[in-house]
Amino acid sequence: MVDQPDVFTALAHPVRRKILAMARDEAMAAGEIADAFDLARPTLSGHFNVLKAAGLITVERRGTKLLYAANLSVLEDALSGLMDMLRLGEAANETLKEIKDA
Amino acid sequence: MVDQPDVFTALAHPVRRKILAMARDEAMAAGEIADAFDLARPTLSGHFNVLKAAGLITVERRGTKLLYAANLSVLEDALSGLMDMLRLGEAANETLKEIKDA
DNA sequence: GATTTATTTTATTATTTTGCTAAATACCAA
DNA sequence: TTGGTATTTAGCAAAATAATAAAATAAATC
Repeated sequence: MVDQPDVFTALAHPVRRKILAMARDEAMAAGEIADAFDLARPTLSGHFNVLKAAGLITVERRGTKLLYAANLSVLEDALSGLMDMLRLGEAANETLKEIKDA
Repeated sequence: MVDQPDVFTALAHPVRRKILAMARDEAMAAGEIADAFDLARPTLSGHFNVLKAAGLITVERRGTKLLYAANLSVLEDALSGLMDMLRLGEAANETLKEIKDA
């Protein structure tokens, strides 16, 4: 339940949402992620920084590679918070909370 | 199931999320919403435009007033789409879809 | 028609975001 | 320690965003 600065801002860019989806199941190397986009490496690195600042990804070095992994619990918290705020899909939100706490 | 351009961008600003919450249950006048913020009227008007472009609010005139109402189904679609993309809270997402289609 | 109320649009300014290239850093292997 | 691979940081330009004050629009009322 960290301070999560700007999770929704981080989610606002389609490239960042796709990064999250790619790094969902297992950590992926920065370069491997970057290959999926038609953007320069430094541009992707900037997106990693935004996601990292929001707490949405974690990073770990393995050798020369940096492996990024999505932190879905932070996202779940944010979505849950939004749904609370809007009293949206009460049942769905409860289910989401249970999943998160499991 | 409209074209929804930039729902997540629209959600990125805290003022806009609060507007959505305020206009959730019944339509509210622009001025009434604006009074809840320490911002100039044209600033709020700009936020209304962003929300409207994303399909997240609708507007209707009554006399000299413009009444804004949240369109939660568009939001539900967007959240559901994100949850699909991230395979996040399968059960919660199904519940959300049911609520939306009801 | 003139006035009042409610709100928007226009024009301007400051700031942030997104992208790039070039240079720097980190690690591994010969 | 030199070289190669992986990735970042630095610096910059263009575009988008967020805010404001001033002017314009729309509807109701006098």
